Amino acid sequence: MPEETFAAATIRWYEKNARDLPWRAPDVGAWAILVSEVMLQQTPVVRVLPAWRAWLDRWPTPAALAADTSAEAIRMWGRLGYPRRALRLWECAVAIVERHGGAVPTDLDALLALPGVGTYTARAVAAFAFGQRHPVVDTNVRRVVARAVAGEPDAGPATRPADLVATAALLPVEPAEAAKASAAFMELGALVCTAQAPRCIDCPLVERCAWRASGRTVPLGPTRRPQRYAGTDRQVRGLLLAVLRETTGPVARDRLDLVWADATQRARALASLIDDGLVERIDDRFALAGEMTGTATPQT
DNA sequence: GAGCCGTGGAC
DNA sequence: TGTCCAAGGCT
Repeated sequence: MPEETFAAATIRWYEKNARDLPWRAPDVGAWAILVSEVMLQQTPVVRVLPAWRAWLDRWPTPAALAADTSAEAIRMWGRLGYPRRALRLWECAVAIVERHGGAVPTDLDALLALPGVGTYTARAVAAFAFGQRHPVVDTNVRRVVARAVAGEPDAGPATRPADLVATAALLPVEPAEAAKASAAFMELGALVCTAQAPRCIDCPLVERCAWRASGRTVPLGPTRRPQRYAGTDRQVRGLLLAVLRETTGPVARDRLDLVWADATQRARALASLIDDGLVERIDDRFALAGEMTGTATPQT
């Protein structure tokens, strides 16, 4: 009897230990899965759960979202963070309607061409929504593969082609099993093979983990310093956008002036929001982009 | 490819 | 208070 593969062992663990997340239910469609994947980009599951339900309750199809304004999408995004994702998701819905008749495309290249859909998300949708056999490589999978297979303490900072190749080599031949293996690797990285304090005692791969065998080496050299947040343009952007989210219609400039004392940084942050397409200027006032769509605008 | 882009919870 | 982190994408 051949030795159980990494995938088989992880799938067995997954069947018993996976979280009961609503976007994994069998009757969930591709749009709902796509929305979940975008929301989960850099945002924890517990915060995505209520936002995902509310979003799909309001916009159950790409066409429904595309028919609404980008401003409503940005507003509905609330405090999930990285609001450019909301704009991209709205643009994505528009593109799905325009290019694909309102149905989420099944082809990987067509998915990759959608706004806000990159290497990870395209493969996640192709695998989890359509059962295709693609390596789905996120930060969890990269960490699991780096440790268990390569024996390294952690993965590189971004997904590389080599990561896709290494993960593809682990996938079962049968597409549905391959998709399940990807979900299982992700879950293992999220629950057991965590960035900090991995729970190797609960790991189904511990017997054959290369990193474990090497004595759990510690990374060499200087670790990358995390990006700070307090006092940055990102914080100011967040404060500005919060005002616009909570207000319907344009806001006067002096109201935005209240959120941050430094006028230079404030102006820079506001300009970057406009540049990103999240905010629009109407005369000397400001609103979420698309706020005035469909509103009668007097022409001079 | 390094840096930028939000937010809130855990420690 | 400060650090680190959480299913990335884009330039």
